Amino acid sequence: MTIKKKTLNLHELKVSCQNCTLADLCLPHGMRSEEMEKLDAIVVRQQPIQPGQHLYRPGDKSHSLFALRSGALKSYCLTKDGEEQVLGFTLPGELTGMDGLCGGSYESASVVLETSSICELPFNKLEGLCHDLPGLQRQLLNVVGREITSDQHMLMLLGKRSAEERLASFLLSLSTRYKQRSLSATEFNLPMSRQDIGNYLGLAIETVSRLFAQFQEKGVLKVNRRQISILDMDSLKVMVEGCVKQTMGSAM
Amino acid sequence: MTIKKKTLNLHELKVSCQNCTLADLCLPHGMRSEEMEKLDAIVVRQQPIQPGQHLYRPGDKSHSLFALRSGALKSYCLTKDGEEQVLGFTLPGELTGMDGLCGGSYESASVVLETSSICELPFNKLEGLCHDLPGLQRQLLNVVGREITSDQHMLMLLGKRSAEERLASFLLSLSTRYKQRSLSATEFNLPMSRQDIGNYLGLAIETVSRLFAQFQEKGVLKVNRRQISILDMDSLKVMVEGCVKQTMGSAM
DNA sequence: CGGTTACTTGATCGAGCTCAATTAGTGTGG
DNA sequence: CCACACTAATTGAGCTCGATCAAGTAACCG
Repeated sequence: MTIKKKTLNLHELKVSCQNCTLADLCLPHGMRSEEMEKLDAIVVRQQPIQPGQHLYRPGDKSHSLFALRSGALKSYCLTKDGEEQVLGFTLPGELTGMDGLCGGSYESASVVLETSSICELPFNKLEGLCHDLPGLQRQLLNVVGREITSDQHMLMLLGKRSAEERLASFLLSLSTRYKQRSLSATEFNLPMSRQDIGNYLGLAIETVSRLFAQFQEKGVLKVNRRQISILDMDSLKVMVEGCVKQTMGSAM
Repeated sequence: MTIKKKTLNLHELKVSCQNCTLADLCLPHGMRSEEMEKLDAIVVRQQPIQPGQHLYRPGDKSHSLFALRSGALKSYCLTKDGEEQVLGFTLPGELTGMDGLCGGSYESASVVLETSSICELPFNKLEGLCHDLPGLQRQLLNVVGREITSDQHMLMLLGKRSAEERLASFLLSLSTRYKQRSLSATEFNLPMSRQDIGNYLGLAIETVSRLFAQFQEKGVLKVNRRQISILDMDSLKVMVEGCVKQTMGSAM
C-alpha cells in the first residue's frame, strides 16, 4: 500500500486510510496520499462491534456512512407486519448507510453478523471535505452509483430468475467480492444463515437448503454448514448465464 | 440545444429552473433563487423527444443525469439472452441516469414512452457546481439516496409480495407521484404497456391483465385499456399493508 | 447431558406461469 | 367507408416451481 509520510505515530499506524489494505475498495480508491490524510482526519473509528449489535435502525437520525474494515454486516428493513426483508450484505471494503442520505433518517437497519471493525464517515464532515477534494466527491458519487447499479442487478435477479440462478448468482457475487479483498474466491465461510440467504434471494429457507444439496450432488460445490468450496466455477457461471454482470457493488 | 442565459431571451424564459413548476420535485428543491440560476446555466435543454427514442443505452459513455419535465420514460437493461428487464419508470420532476455515476458508462437504457421534454445535467459541470453550491451537493446526494431507498422498496416488493400486492403497490406509487406533480391521484393514464408493468413487477402479462379485471370486479378500479380510475383508494392501501412506505422515489 | 437453534429432507399444495384461443384497438390502403 | 393486417389486451385450461407443513438430524452451550 501507500507508505505513510509525516511523523510516525505508532498506535495509529494500522488504522489510517493511508495504509488500510482496503483503501482501493473503499472511498479512498484513486485518491492521492495527501487527500487520504484529510479523509483520515474525519473518520471516526470505534472498537470492534459484536454480532447482533446494530449500527443503525430504521428511523434513526442518519448522520454517517459506515465503511467496513473487517467482519460482515447485514442490511434489512421491516415490513409493517413485522417481517424482516434482507436488503444486502456488506463485506470488508464496502460501505453501508447510503439510504440515510435521503430524508435525514435511515430507512433500513444494519446489524453485525461477524465481529466487525467499522470506520464511520459523518455526512456533514464528508460534505465539507468534498468541497476541498474534488476527487473525493467523484469517488463518493461513484460509490453511490455502484450501489444503485448493484440494486438494479438484484431487481433483475428477483424479477426474472429461478431459484437455482439466484443462489448461483449469490455465490458468484460473494466469490468475486472475497477475491477483490485478496481472499480465496473458491473457499470461504458464509457470514449469514440460510434464513438470511433465503430472505435476501426471495426464497424459502428449505429451497436454499435443497439447492445447496443439489449443487453438491452435481459436484459444483462442497458444502459443510457455512463452509463453502466452489469446485466448478464454470458451472455456476453457466447457471447465471446472461444475468449478472459480476459488478455487484457495495452492499450487494 | 443549449440555452444561453446572459442577455434576456424572452422565448426561453419559460424553460428556466427558476420558474419550472417541477423545481420542488427535481434537483432545485430547496435551492435559493441565485443558486438556481447557476444550475440553470449548466442545464442542456433539448427539443421534445418522441416515443421509442433512447436517452442512452447500456454501454454508452455516461456523461449526464437527465431530469424529466414532461412525458414518461422507462429504464431497463438487457440480459445476455436478450430479454429486457424493466427497472423503473420516470415521471415528470424525476431524474434518471444515476447508474451512469459509476464506472463511466450506463448499465441500463432509458427509452421514451410518451413524448418528453428533458433537461440534461452533465456530470462534469454538475460536479464543478457542487463545489460552489453546498446546497446543490446535498440535494444531489439526497436525490441519489432517494433512488437507493426506492430500489430497496422494490427489492422488498419482489422478494416478499404476492402478485396482488405488487400491482396494488405499483398503482399507489403512480397515484402518489401524479399527485405530487399536481395531477389527479385517482384518474390517470398509464404511460406503459401491460408488458412493461408485468416485466417490472416480475409477473406474467396475463397475470397483470387478470388482476386488473379482478380489481375492477371488486370495485377498486375502473380500467379501460390504459385509462385508470381508482375508485377505492383504501382497499388498495389495505392490499399493500405494511409493505411500501409511499416514498417510492425518482425512477420508481 | 437436555434444551435450543440451525439446518436438512420428505410430502403436499397452490399461486402464478405457459400455452392457446379470442377480442378489441389501430392503422393502412383501396 | 370497409376489409385486412397487426398489435395490445383479455380470457381459459393445465402444469410447474417453489412455498408450506411436518418430521428428523446435527451442532452448540449452559
